[in-house]
Amino acid sequence: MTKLNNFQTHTSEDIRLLEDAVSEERCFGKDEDVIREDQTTNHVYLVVKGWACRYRTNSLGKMQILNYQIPGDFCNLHTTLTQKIEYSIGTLVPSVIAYITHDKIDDIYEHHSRLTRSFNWLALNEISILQEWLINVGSRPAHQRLAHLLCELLIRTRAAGLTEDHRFCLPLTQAQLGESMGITHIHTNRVMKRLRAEGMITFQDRIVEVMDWQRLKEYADFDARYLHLDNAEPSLIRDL
Amino acid sequence: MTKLNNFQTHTSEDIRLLEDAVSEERCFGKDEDVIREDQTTNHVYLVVKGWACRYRTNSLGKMQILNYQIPGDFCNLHTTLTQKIEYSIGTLVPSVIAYITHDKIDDIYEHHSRLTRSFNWLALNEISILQEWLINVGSRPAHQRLAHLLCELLIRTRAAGLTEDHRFCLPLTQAQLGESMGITHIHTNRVMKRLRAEGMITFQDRIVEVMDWQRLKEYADFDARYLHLDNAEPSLIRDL
DNA sequence: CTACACTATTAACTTAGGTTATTATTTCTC
DNA sequence: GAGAAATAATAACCTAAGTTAATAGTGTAG
Repeated sequence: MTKLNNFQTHTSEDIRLLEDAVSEERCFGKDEDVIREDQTTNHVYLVVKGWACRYRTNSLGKMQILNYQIPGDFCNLHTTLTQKIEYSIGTLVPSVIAYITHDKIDDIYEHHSRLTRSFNWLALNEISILQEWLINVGSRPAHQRLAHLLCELLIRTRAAGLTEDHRFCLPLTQAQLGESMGITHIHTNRVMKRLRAEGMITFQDRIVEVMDWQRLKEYADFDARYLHLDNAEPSLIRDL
Repeated sequence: MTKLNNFQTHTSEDIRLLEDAVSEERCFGKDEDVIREDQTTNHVYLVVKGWACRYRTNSLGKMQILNYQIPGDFCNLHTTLTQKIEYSIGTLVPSVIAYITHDKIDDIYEHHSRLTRSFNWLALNEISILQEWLINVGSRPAHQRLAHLLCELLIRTRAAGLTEDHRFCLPLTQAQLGESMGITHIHTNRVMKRLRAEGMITFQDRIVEVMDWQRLKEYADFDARYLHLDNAEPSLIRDL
């Protein structure tokens, strides 16, 4: 709900409605799949705690990560109309996932226009982030891609209330970072070294600290508007 | 409407509703912008005739195409919640674009559940295609990217009723093809040559002919499910 | 506390794809 | 329909990023 409040304020009824829609909460360990590509489901998954990602593996085992989900993010809100799922959803750290059945979501779309608007906002964000990732992978050199990804994740973790300053926990291996940017883990390492050498970030024990936000932002050609946080608490995203 | 019927059948009321929602139809020449990034609008654009694309240009002038729109495709259905638009929409050939105001779309979301479902299906497709493009650019070598893109466009043009066999009109320059795959036009040319040399396609006078669909499909690692045509007229997509 | 398995780091070498440049072709424009 | 401007097609050369391999550090199951 923290997240949805970045779009519009919700009544206690909205909140209860969403909470009641959750049929179950399940705990997962690190690196477990919530669902595998080509399985069927009539649930939508919401990350309550932890980190998850949507990804696909091709016939040769090469993996492409499609988005990350942090607390408050739906993993597959857009799949309500189809049972078949075209990609896998996996956890990156031990996580708690809420299950919501398609009926409940349909019911909200049918009868609750305020929450419907919020869901549409989430769909808009999903598309915007995908577009930005496509731009990242399709048109930026590797060092900019990493810088851009780090900018996004800093803002998203802040907007989710996971951090308040310029450090955040990034529980990803360099291989996984590479799989979201279309580069190998070797090259991710090279590029990470470069960002560190330039004094823009540090990254130790899963903690990223952005030392020079302004410079990182420019370096990455980062423009936060695609995250649509115009209505968020200004304090959450101050200095950004 | 041809397109929406690939998802579910619509009543004459649905059809009238959509037609009435169109406030205006405008004609554009080749390579004209319908709207530029960072402009504001309260319209959603629907391609009636022609080809359009959504794209973004970075500060150095490098362009990334985010999707193509053929007749029946909305260019920006997901932007109903925001006036600011984060990318440009341009035509590739002389085109007719229908304008629908945000209110009309909101009204449909609020009162017409059948059309709302269809819009949600369009949003699902938008996300699926973006994901597939991200996978394309992020994890496939250039020759596979082109083959994959051609597979997608053949099926989409067929589903839109623009062609019935294995040829279709592709009104794109090699530069534009490259801009959708994250490669240069020089390399697009190299890779196109290779597909031709292998006897999979021909491409002359803007007409692509797929000579060996099975082989192209395998070569591209193409799986049409992401286009969600399960409910389409079987004849439209036979042999695919 | 040890052993095994990830993960990070770096080096050496290779290659897909980028850059620049040149010459046909088309395609617009006046 | 001549001239100008895109577009396509190739070649030669270069570089960002991939590949393979080796080492060191970290985490963790027993």
